[in-house]
Amino acid sequence: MARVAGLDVPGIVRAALAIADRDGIDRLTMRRLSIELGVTPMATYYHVSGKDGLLDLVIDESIGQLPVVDPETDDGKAVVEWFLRLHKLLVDHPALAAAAAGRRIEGPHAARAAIALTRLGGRICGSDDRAGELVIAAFWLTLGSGQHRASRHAVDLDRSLRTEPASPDDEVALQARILAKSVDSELFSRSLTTLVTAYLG
Amino acid sequence: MARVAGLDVPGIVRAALAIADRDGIDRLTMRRLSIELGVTPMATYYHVSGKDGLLDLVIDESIGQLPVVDPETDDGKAVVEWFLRLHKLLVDHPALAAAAAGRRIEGPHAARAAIALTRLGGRICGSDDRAGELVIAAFWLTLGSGQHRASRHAVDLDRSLRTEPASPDDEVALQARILAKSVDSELFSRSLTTLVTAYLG
DNA sequence: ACCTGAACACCGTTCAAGT
DNA sequence: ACCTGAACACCGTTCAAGT
Repeated sequence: MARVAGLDVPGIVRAALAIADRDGIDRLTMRRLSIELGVTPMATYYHVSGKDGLLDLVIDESIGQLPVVDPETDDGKAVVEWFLRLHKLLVDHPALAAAAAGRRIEGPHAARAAIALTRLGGRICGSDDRAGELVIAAFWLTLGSGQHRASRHAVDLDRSLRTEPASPDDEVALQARILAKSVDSELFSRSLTTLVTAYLG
Repeated sequence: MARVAGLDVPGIVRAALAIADRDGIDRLTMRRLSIELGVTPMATYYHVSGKDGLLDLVIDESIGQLPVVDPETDDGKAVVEWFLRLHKLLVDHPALAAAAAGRRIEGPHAARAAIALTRLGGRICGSDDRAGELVIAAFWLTLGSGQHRASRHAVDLDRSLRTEPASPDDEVALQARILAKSVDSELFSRSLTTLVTAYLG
């Protein structure tokens, strides 16, 4: 109260996500953010520790918006569904996937989700260690797919047909098929299901 | 020939990788690179298209140093081994993993490797499409694990024990076990094998 | 408590000029 | 062909000061 500009953390995070979605993660800078918020570049530093801290907040708040897995379910499908939701989040917000790259994801919301998923998986397969493995591996697969997908955001797929003009026609065709697959969400869904099924039986 | 400073692309790529390994990917800048090479900031721009192009080169050249999968093998283990090598590359050079984040990886070396892997997988399981799926999924898993690992490079694991002081002891212990697992290369190896086996039978 | 102002030490890149 | 010099339009962040 007695706020000069009315800044608060939720508002800052919202504005940051809006910029990242609109202009891409590269264009999310502390200075642009301050302009968007109508304040001086240094005003935001009073509320967040810096750019790194801000990105951690943006990621964890986004994960926090996913519904927590129901701990009463005894169906492995709940695990698949949670990661499908996370994947959808990354696909809908490519900037989020890009921001998550090379960043420790262990905010409170992420930790809570990981614990709930491990508990659920542990009850199904009888081993917390095995369930922990699954959760980590599924996380890797989801992040990898989401980042790959984000990187291909708005890329002309046709261009890839002309990258290796010297190679035989069937090589070009095979390469094009590989690239086309990588933007296929069905493929992620299938490989995730395959992984989860292999772990939970 | 008649070179003033003797710059060439391989030398630039080597110097870039050296800086990234030594000081981290954040500290790899065009200006630092030029100092390391003993030239003006703009000299490198004559040889590479810019920072993005340089990073693409660094990644593809690194992948090019991995042994190509033997196309005569009929054993699915060759696929697992190739991705284990890629994973080791990312673990040994955390900066590479970080640089690969959010970047299209489709340089000539990467494309060649993907084609060889898909061919091999296709012969084993009888379907090029299915093999293509496997290669993409394995790539996601490997990148996800490598980036996760790179992000935890030089992080004090003990710190994570104190992030949620309000939670019950068993929650803390479970979270610590989850985090410990994520830096375990054996876990990556097992989940990769699980995925490949599920696809190639 | 919350924000401003000015400054520091950097960036990537363009463009024109040198040899 | 290969590189330099100067400049432009930015960055993240510190630090002291205002209200």
